[in-house]
Amino acid sequence: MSDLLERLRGRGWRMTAQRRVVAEVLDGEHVHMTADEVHARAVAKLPEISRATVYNTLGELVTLGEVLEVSTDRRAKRYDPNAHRPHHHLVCARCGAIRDVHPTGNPLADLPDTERFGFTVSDVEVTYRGLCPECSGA
Amino acid sequence: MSDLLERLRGRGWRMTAQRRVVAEVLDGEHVHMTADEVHARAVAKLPEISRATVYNTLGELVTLGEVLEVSTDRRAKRYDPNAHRPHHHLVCARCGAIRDVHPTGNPLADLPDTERFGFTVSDVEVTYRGLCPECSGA
DNA sequence: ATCCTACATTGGACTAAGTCCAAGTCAAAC
DNA sequence: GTTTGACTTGGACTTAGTCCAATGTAGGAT
Repeated sequence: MSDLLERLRGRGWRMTAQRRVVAEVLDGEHVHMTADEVHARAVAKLPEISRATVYNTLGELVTLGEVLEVSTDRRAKRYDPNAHRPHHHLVCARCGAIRDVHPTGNPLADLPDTERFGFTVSDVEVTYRGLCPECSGA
Repeated sequence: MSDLLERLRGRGWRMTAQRRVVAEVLDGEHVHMTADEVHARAVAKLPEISRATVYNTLGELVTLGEVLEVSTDRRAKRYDPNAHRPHHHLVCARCGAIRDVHPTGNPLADLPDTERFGFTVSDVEVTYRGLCPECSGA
């Protein structure tokens, strides 16, 4: 979405070819890519883009709240462009595939004060785990 | 708990000094240690124990279901010896500290079939994020 | 249109956390 | 006490990511 590019420009981003390409890649089919997958797709559009820039740009998008970082395990982090619609994740324990899901209920409300230990709780993240159709079929 | 040692023996574990030490370390004050912290404490009791063995043993304990692996981010995994009492986690976004928490409600029931995409869902993991008293105070 | 400069990009070296493996050791079944 | 297959070891290797000094450039000022 060029909305994204607009928003970024509005926030004072200097608009470089590299940043545009990374934003376009994330905007494509909405999947949960690793930084390396983003880099691979970016290279296809702009061969000289470096890994460091992809990491930088993804990091900036995350701090701006435009993209969500999902680290479900010790494998590579994945990036979720669907940051403006609240949701949770369903991940395949075997192959690492991720889907966005929308459970009912409000887990934040389910944590009583007595269970907060003085923390300032700002966010919940619910991760469902299981096997995707492909992996459970085999 | 020497219950742990009992259970492991019962499951056909060959009981070596190294494994005993790792089990003892986990059994100590119940905190969420990284593999390196476990190794450090283990070395104090058995100086010649190697990192590889600590990793192996932790991995085995996890597959046996005696210990829970918690990977909240791309930092080191943490190991939670409280595997037999179901619970979730509250983690400090700044320093990485973890506490066990017991929210009310049942998130597994909150994921409708239409949101399962053919996955065989076996587990939910709820992670509350925020700042611990120390980190929010400073 | 051109200049200027602060912000961006680059690639290569570096790091943290973990995995792998061939050789050596040892718990426990006999 | 032997035997033997499971366990341990340390060092090399991998993966995912961070850091940095040198270089390039977007976009405001002129």
